[in-house]
Amino acid sequence: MSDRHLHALGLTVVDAARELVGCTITHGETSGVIVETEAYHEVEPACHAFVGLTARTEPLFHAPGIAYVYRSYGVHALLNAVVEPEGTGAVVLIRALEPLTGTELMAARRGRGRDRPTDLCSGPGKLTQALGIELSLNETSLLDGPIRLGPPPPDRPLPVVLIGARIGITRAVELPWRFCAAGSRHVSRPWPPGLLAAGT
DNA sequence: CATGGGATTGACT
DNA sequence: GTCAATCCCATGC
Repeated sequence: MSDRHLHALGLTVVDAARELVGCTITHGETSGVIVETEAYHEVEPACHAFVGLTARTEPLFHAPGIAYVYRSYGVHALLNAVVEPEGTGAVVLIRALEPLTGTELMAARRGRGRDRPTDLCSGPGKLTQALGIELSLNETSLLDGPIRLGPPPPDRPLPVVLIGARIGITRAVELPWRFCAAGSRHVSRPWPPGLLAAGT
């Protein structure tokens, strides 16, 4: 459907993470196609919302459609889309984009030696740097706000989606809640053999 | 109020 | 392969 991104925001978080692969993210002149996501839900300990409602986790419990942006390792800003009804803590982490527009600006923000097309947005910290997304955009709307979640580009086929385990976490590592566009060279890491294709 | 741990990245051995 | 950077905030005293 042409409003795939809106549809996805109304799904449960694991389905939303899968459906958002292929949709677009835009901030200013820069934009890209989402090629990698992960789901996080309050019932499992890898999710920030697992600890309940705190100053940090409050955005996760909002109604769908806002950004949750937080600082990771004291260095990077990580972008999430809040999903599931108000009162439930659940987000989709945007882990990688295929750059679409504004690639020169992305390269300038990333810096020399980090400006290859496959290095611009191939990780959750890289893509926020490339798009200029900072902590001040926490809790802003992804439909009206500075960061826009949009439908897939109409001129290209929707990606086949591969499923795997989430990356970089120490708890609930077994959950297959990572989703990648098959064949994309813009993912944060190549997927291991044995990943499954997602049903649609 | 002090402490410790990250949903990462890039530089270096 | 190893490791430091660096800051927010949850937790515990």
